Amino acid sequence: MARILITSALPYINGIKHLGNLVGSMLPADVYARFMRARGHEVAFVCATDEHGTPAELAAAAAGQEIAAYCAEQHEVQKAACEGFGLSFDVFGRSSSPANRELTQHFAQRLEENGYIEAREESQVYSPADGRFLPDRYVEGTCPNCGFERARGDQCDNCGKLLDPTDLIDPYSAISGSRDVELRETRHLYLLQSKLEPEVRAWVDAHPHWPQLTRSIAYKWLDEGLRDRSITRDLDWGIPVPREGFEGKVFYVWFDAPIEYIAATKEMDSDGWEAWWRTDQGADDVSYVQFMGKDNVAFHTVSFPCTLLGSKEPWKTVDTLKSLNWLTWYGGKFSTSQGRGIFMDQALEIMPADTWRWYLMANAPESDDTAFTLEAFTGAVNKDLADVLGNLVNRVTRFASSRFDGVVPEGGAPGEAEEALFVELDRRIPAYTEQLERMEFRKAFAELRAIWAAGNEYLQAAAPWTSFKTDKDRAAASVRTGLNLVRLLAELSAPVIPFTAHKMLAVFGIEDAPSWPQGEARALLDRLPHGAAFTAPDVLFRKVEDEQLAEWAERFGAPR
RNA sequence: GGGGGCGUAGCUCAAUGGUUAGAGCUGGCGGCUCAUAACCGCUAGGUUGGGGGUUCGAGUCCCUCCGCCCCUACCA
Repeated sequence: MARILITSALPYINGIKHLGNLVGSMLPADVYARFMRARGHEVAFVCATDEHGTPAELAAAAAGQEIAAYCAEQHEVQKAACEGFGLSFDVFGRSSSPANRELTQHFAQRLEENGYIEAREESQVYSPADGRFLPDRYVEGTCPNCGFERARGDQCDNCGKLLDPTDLIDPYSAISGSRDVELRETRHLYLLQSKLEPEVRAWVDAHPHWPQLTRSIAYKWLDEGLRDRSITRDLDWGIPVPREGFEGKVFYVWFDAPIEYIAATKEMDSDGWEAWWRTDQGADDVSYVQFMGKDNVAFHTVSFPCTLLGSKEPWKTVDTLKSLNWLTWYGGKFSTSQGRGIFMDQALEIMPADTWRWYLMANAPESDDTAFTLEAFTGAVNKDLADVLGNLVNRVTRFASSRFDGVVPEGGAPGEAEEALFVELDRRIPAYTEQLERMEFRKAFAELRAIWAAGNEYLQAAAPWTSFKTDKDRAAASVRTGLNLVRLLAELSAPVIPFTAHKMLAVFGIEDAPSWPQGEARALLDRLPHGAAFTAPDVLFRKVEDEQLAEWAERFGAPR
């Protein structure tokens, strides 16, 4: 048994997440966590809401709420949506927690003691009308390069030129529109990443098995030379900087957010958390896997490691990164701010969690951005889930109920059709297992689908409805194999469709969390006690009708 | 501007430089009748974004052009 630490990128607090966010980190992490638990490993699956930063303050203001109350409420909203999707976090914490405050301040102190922190004076754009300093992107104005009038302070959206807020002509606040903006002096703490470059490079060098994309991003930052990075902000909401002269300032959200991975573990287990995170406290044998979107890779391969390595304390660092591309809404962007696409709460209103889980994971954006369309979703639900899997379970259990009195029949022995099934499963199950281990989700679930289809092929070949008329033992052996197959498929499918797997196991009164099938198909397909009663389940997946699809397309504004 | 990635069948995706570029869905044909008009089998479908090059051999390597995505350190 191994110990597996799994973190999902933290969903930001400013509103419920859409399907793209879900499949970008939380869902694949959940599938992996469930798979690893089923294999008998000890898993800590950690997630949390990321609650600090300017966008959170603005979202709270827009909602007319105090920031703390807003975050508390949105945390519960996101937590409920995650539960609805069956995301099996061992903890879903908050980056605003006392644990994170304590740890973030601890890291800052250690970094300072080690000479990696320096206070620097600088001037930033301040808006009296808003009563706040403005991050670069919240300053807008006319682009000096192309004349575009709504260029942002970090980059012009029209010509793409990278800008500094002071470059803008006629700058104004993007928040209030006020043109009364000025430069003010302020002091901030800088993390001297430049001094940590050798350590970080050596650490990256020590991980040659990271994906090509991950490594190239890390080396790009290293090769350009790590720049010192401001880790504090002039905001009210955040983790206070415990230093004289920094009253009213907080740590930068990107400094404290990854530390929440650790703090959330402490929220989960205030006594045992160090065994996951401190290599001197037992974490040296932990395997740590991070899931994130492609935009997040640099922060996980360079920035956060700077914090950990610079502390000179024995913190656990990531072993394996899984980064995903974007899910797109019909080829365009899902957008939280513009409400474009489908959001987690809406998704659960219209279809069960497992249908989304299956579609999203079987089509996960692993090698490139992938288009989500309602038509493809509907097709996957109807074909893969309703026809291939759901109908298989239905036809087996219904036939067994009507012909064999609702018990697992006795008699007969495996014949030609069964032997062929054994051979196929003994090839496919190890292949599927290996793809899951490698986190090659699309390939894994193509294999799982093929395993479902193998069940239908088997039934077609065995044709117990025919043999029942002439050779009841033959039919009994086939039906018994079919029923065992339902159980086996439940176990194999549980990481991706846990709710359905539970229903399939309940057919045989099995309530325990499924464990991963070990051994040969011949034995796996004869585990149910002969003569044991079972209960045929209701239809597992209802099909989506054309009218329903049209209604959804209308509701969500699907491009046509 | 710089760096990285991607572009393959109508759609979503595979393919250590090596036979005739493969799956699933969709379409067409046939079979079965246990089952949610489901299932099983067969089949159709390609100038691998354009052009050039290296090689005995290129979807794969090189150059170039086109298009899309990510990063570029104060959005997170």
